[in-house]
Amino acid sequence: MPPRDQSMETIQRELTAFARRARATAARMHPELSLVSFTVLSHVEDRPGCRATDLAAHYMLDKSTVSRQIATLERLDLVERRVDPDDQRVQVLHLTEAGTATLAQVAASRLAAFQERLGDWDEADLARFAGYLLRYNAAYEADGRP
Amino acid sequence: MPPRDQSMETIQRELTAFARRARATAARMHPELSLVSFTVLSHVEDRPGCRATDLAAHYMLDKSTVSRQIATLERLDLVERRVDPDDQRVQVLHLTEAGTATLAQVAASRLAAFQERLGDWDEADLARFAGYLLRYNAAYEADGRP
DNA sequence: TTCTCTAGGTTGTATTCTACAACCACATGG
DNA sequence: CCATGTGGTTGTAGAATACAACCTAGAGAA
Repeated sequence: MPPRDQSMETIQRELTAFARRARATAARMHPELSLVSFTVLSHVEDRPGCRATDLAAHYMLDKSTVSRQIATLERLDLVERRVDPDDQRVQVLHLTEAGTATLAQVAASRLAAFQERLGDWDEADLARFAGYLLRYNAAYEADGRP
Repeated sequence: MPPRDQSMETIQRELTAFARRARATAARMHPELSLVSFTVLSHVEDRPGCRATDLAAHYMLDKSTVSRQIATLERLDLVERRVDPDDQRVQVLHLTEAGTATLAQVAASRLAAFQERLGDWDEADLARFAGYLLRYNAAYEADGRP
């Protein structure tokens, strides 16, 4: 097998290994905030006033899934839905104080976990790894999302 | 934020993005073989004669989960369970012909998908990316699996 | 040998995430 | 003013998973 294929197979295998573990690990670390909830919360923090449809498109989730996720987060008082005055169909999303706090806390603990795993990497490697992941995910998004 | 932290945050974010998509993508690409089934099948191919408990330990899954997964794969005639003659409690796992064939086909199509996304990477980058993922996952395994 | 404890697996039950389909409310362009 | 489209919710169903209770078989102790 040519080295290209070898590398690709490794990438495939290792990314898959990561994906397999991610959900369970996230759940174990933060029983209060699933991986998806965390992602949604982060997204809302980044783009206050975004809509459920944006989230669905961005994460390739069904709108019903997003709707329920948001409903849960609202029940937990982590996000707020406000009707958009410009379009009564739309509900714009904002973090509550509790949402901001919870997100900060979980983000910190996630970062700490990553830091433990990546602590002994030198800076150049970290930067390159980050770059590769960005590039990979960008290619993924560009795809017809297969 | 120091560049180290910046890189770590990117790595965290992008790995998470990948993980979020992986299951759905796998399901869309191969309705006949979920991500977990694929993983189990690969494992059995790599280590013919392994036991359900091995799988559970390796993938941090409950033994009941593995039991049902294997039951499903057996129903689909992709794996075989044989009682270990040395220990009647144990069932050793082997791929069937159909299992081998299906796995090969799905693996090829997965590889093709990766190749499409990684096709324009140069060989050195691929090798480095693969190396980083291996290193990251190794650190993960070494962890107390937090 | 027999009894107890442990390990491998299965089954019952409940939860969570997810998709698909049907639906409602509002908006927008003829 | 109506037809069509968009944002969102609800009903329903399926998959993956965990936990707990259980069964069977091996292993070691009394």
